[in-house]
Amino acid sequence: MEKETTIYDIAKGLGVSPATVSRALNNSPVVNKETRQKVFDTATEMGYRSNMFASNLRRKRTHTLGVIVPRLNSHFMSSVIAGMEKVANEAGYNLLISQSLETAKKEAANVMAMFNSRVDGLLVSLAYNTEDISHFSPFIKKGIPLLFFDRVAEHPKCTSIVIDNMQAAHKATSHLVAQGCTNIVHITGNLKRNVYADRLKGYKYALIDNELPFDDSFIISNDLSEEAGMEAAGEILKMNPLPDGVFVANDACAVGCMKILKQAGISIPKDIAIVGFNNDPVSRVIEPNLTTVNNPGHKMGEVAVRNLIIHLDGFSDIVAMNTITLNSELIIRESSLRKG
Amino acid sequence: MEKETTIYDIAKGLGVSPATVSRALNNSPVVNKETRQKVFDTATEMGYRSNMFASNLRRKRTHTLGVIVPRLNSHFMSSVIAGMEKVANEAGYNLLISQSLETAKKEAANVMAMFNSRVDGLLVSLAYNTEDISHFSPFIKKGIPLLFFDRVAEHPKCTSIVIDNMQAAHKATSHLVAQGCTNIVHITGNLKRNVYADRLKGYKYALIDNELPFDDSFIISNDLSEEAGMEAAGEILKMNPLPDGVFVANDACAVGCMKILKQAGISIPKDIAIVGFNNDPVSRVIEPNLTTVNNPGHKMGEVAVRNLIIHLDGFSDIVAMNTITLNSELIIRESSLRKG
DNA sequence: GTGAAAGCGCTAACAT
DNA sequence: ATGTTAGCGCTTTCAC
Repeated sequence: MEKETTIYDIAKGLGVSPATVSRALNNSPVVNKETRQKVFDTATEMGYRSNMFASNLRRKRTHTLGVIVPRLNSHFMSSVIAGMEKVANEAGYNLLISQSLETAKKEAANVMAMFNSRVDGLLVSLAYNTEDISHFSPFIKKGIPLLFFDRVAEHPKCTSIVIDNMQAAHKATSHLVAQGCTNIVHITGNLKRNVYADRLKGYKYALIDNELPFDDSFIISNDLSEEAGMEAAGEILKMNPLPDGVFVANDACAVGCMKILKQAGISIPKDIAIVGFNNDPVSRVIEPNLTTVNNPGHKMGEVAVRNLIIHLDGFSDIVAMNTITLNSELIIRESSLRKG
Repeated sequence: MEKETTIYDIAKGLGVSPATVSRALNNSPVVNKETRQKVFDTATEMGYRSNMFASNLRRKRTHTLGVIVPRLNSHFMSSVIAGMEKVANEAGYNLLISQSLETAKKEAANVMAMFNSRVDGLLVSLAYNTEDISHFSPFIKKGIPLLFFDRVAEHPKCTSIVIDNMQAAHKATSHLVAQGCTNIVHITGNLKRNVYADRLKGYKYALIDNELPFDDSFIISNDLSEEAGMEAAGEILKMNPLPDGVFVANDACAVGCMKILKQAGISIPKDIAIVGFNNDPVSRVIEPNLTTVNNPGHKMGEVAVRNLIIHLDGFSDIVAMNTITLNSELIIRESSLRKG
C-alpha cells in the first residue's frame, strides 16, 4: 500500500502552508483564486484524497445520516431509500442504512450502532412491534436530530414525515360507499403503528359520516402479508351475509385476499369491491387492477433527508415544524368500480 | 451538547493511563483482568462511546463497505441489499449505499465518493450503459477489494458473484420448446451487461440444441421496463407468423408484454407461452402466473458481503476464487404450461 | 502489566 | 491572503 498524499505534501510541493491548502480544498472564499487553482491541480496530480476521519475528528461532524427501516425489500421502503439516497448524495451526505426486521429488539441495537457511528442525524420508520421509544433517548439527550417517517412516534423534539392516513382511508372507504357498498370489511395491521391506527380511524369515520354502522367484527387484524391476506379472505368467505367491500391497509395483503376470493368464485368488484393501500406495482398487475392509495415513498425519502440536512446546516428550527404531511391520492381502478 | 467522555476521562477517573484504557477497551490480552473490568464498568457509567474517527484515523480501517447499484427500488436489488445489510450488521460492518441510476457517469462519481470515504471494500452491480471499468482503477491500484455481483465485469483482481445466466436461459428456452413452441422471441436488454448477453446465449444455444433455427430478427432489445414490454408486444403482434413463445430477460418487461398481448386477445399460454426472469412478486400476481427464473437476491447479497469480509479479515485469498456462482431454478407456472 | 509520548491528517483560532 | 500553532481522540511503539 503506497503512502497517502496529505495536505502537507501538497503544501510542500507548492511552497504554501497546509492551512492554505485546507482552505483552498474547502472552497473557502478568502483564498486567492489562483492559489486555489494551483492547489486543486497539484492535488489531482498527486492523487490526493481527503481524509474524512481527520476532518470529522476535527469538525465533530460525520456528514453521515443513519436510516433504520423495518425492511428494505418492499416497494414502498426501497422507494423511500432511493429518494433519500438521491438527496443525501447531492448534498454530500452519506447514508448508513439498517433494518430492524420488524422487531423492537433489533431496532434498539441498530439505534446504538448508529449512535456509536456518530451519525449527524437519524431517520426512522418504526418496527411492527415497537412499544415505546425510550431506546432513542441517547439521541434525544444529546440533541442529535431524530426524524420519523411513515411509521412515526409522537415526540416534542422530533419531526415526523407522514401522509394523512386518516384522510386517505376516509376517501378510500367513502369511495367504496359511493360505489354502493354498505357492508365493508377492513383489514389492518398492528394498531400501535400510527399508519394502521389512522387508517382504521379513517375507515370508521367514513362509515359514520355516511351513516353506516361501524362494527368491530368487521375489522380483521393481521401482519398484512400476502399470506395473511389469503387467510383473511377465508374469514370473509365465512361471513353471513357476505360483505360487499373490503378496504385493506396495504396492497400485498389485498392481493392475497383477492386471489382467494377469485378462486372462491367471487366476482370483483361486482360481489365484493376491494381497495388497497400504497400503490405497489402489483396493484397494476392483479386482475382486476387494484384501486389503491398512492403513497409517495420516493418523495417522502427526499423530503425527510432534505429537512434533516437543512436543520443540520442550521437553516431551520426543526422544532417549529413538528409534522410534515405529504399529499396522497386515491387511484381508482377496476377492483372497486361498480358504477359509471 | 454536553461534552463527550474520552478515554482520558476514564483514565483520570480510574488513576490509570489512557493507553491502558485503550488496551482494555480493545480486549487486548496483555491487560490485567481486573483492570479491564474496572475500565468497562466506569466506561459504561460515564456514558463513554468510542470515537470511530480517531480510531479509524490511527488504524486506517473504516469497517465500512461501499455498495453501488443501478437502482435501489427493484425487488431484486432491494433483496440483495437486505441480504448484504444482514451479514454486514452481524459482522460489525457498516454499509454505504449509493445508486448510479443506470448511468456510467453517476457510477464514476459514486466510485470516487466511495474512494474518498475510504471504504474497506466495494460491492458493485454495473449501470446499464457502463462501457469499461477504468473508473474503478483507484480501487484496483490501491489494492482495495472490489467485488462485482449480478451485473459484473471481468477483471483478474476482482471476484464476481453471479448466477449461471446462460444455463438458466437455456433451461427457460428449452422449457418453451418442450411445451411445443418452435417460434420463440427473446426480449433482452443492453448486451454489454453479462446478464443479458448470457441470457441471450442461453436462448440461442437452447434453440440450436433443439434443432430450431436461430434468427436475429427474433431478438427485441430494449430497457426491459414494463413500458418497453408493452411496446415489444406491439412488435410481436405485427410478426407474421405470430411467435408461439416469448422469453423475456426480466419479469417487469414480461408483465408489460403480457398485458398488451392479452388486450389484443392473445391467449396465454395457448397462443403464446411466456417465460420471464427474476421471480419478482408480480410474477405470482399476473394472470396467468408467470413462469420465471428464481434469482436469489437475498442470498447473493449475503454471499457477496460474507466473502468480502472474510477476505478483509485475511482468511481468504480472494484471487483464488474469481467467480462464485449461485444456484437458480426455473419456476414453472401457468404462463408457459401447454401440456400435462 | 502499565505508562509516556508521538503522531494519524485535518481545521480553526489567532497572528501577520 | 496566508502562515503558525494547537489540538480533535485514539493507538502504538518503546520504556520501565
